[in-house]
Amino acid sequence: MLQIYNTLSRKKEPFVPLEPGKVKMYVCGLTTYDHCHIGHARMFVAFDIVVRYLRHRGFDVTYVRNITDIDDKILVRAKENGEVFTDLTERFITSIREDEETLFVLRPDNEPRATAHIEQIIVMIKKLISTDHAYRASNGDVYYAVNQFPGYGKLSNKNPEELLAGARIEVGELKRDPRDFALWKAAADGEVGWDSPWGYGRPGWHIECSAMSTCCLGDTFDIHGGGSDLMFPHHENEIAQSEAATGKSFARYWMHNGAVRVDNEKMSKSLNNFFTVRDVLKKYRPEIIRYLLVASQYRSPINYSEESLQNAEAALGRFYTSLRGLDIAKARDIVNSRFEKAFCAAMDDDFNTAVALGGLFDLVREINRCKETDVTAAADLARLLVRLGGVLGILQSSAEIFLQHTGESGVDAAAIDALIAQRLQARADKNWTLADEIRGKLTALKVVVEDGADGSVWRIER
RNA sequence: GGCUGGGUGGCAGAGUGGUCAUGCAGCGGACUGCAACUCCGCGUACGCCGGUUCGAUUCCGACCCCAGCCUCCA
Repeated sequence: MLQIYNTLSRKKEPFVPLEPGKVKMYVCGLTTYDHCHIGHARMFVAFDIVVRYLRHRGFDVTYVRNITDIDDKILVRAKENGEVFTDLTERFITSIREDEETLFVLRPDNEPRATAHIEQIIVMIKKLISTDHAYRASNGDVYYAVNQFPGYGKLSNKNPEELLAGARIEVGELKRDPRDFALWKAAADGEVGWDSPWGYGRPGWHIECSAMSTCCLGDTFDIHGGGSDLMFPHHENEIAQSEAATGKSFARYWMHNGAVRVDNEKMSKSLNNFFTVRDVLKKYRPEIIRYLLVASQYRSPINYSEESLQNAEAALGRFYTSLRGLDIAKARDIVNSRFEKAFCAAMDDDFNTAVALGGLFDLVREINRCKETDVTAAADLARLLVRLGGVLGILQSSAEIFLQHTGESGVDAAAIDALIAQRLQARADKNWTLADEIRGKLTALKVVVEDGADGSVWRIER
């Protein structure tokens, strides 16, 4: 039985989709005005694994993740650059997609853009106004009336009264209630905007997600995900908007991934302590980043550091060392083994990738034991390891490529092979001094030689 | 201040009322010409103080710390 921790109830619940066998899932994507950083990557990877595992379990998943391509930050940045805002967003949408692909993140089935859903946004706002859940202010802004929605605060467990007491007093008289938030922001003539019944303007951020999610998946759908920092106010507001507009319950399971931290602080744009995916990729291979993000349960905060990346590299090295030399293509599929059962049991428990990986290391040990006695059986197990690794989006590379990755060092594989051949001859001659001398040369190149029964193999020192 | 989630061995990171997480590092042994890889074995880890219990890291209570949200943020 698959259990999911539902933020709405603050406990793990058995997962029962609305329609048997089908899962409709919406995740809040990025505002596209910059390259994505490791924190964003965590969200991509966390929900990528949710999708992969649900599919592994046989669910027909429709995965929708939006693109916020209109926003004040976008407009500010475009103005700074002196470019049209759509040029800016197109550039970063491409950049982010490249990064995702690099990190083995599968493309969502649908990536709706806010600017392509202005109509639906307007329809939803109209509906909210007609039922007194929203009102037009004197300047053309439209605000959501929080006091008209009794369930406000149910996701983030906030008391509406306390929110009222703690709310900042807004300058001006536009809002009736300080908790109210903008659905539509009036824009001046020269600015980017769209015509609406309330005048020229732009949609607020929260209404975009309400409109796009219900537009793509229906009024009620199964899973809504996003970073934990979006729980309030963004997701709370989405619930208020959508449920008031449709009269139906909105998302049934709310999932929030934990933050990535740097020196015990959340990695974020505003703190300026972020590492972009492309920067990290200059030093570490994609799978290492992916592994780092998979090694912890998705709700736990993870600490980003050089050390944790090295740890990830070492762990992957253990996997690939085990896979090395085994012919997976010709191996048989092992179905429903104790390893797969353990893997699924871990993943069934709210996608516990950390425990699932622990089980895969048990499988590694079994493969290594098997290698000594029965290579065919070992290859079968290796095939299983690769298949289960695929559910986590890891171990899809060849062992040779992973272990012999020379990176920027400029080490020549042919030169290494030549040295190895020389050393093999020296060993055959029992000239240990020469053999060790050659190994010293290889060590200087950060190459580690491993002597086996039939020849020697090498890998890059980790 | 309110709400949420945490404090686990050298590091990372799961989990549990009483035999194991796991990975890296470390130690001992096997293998090896020596190594590496691998295998076998090892480590008085669970913030502090009480309580419940035959027994608590795990349940309950108090306390101390940390992070996140409450303002844009994945």
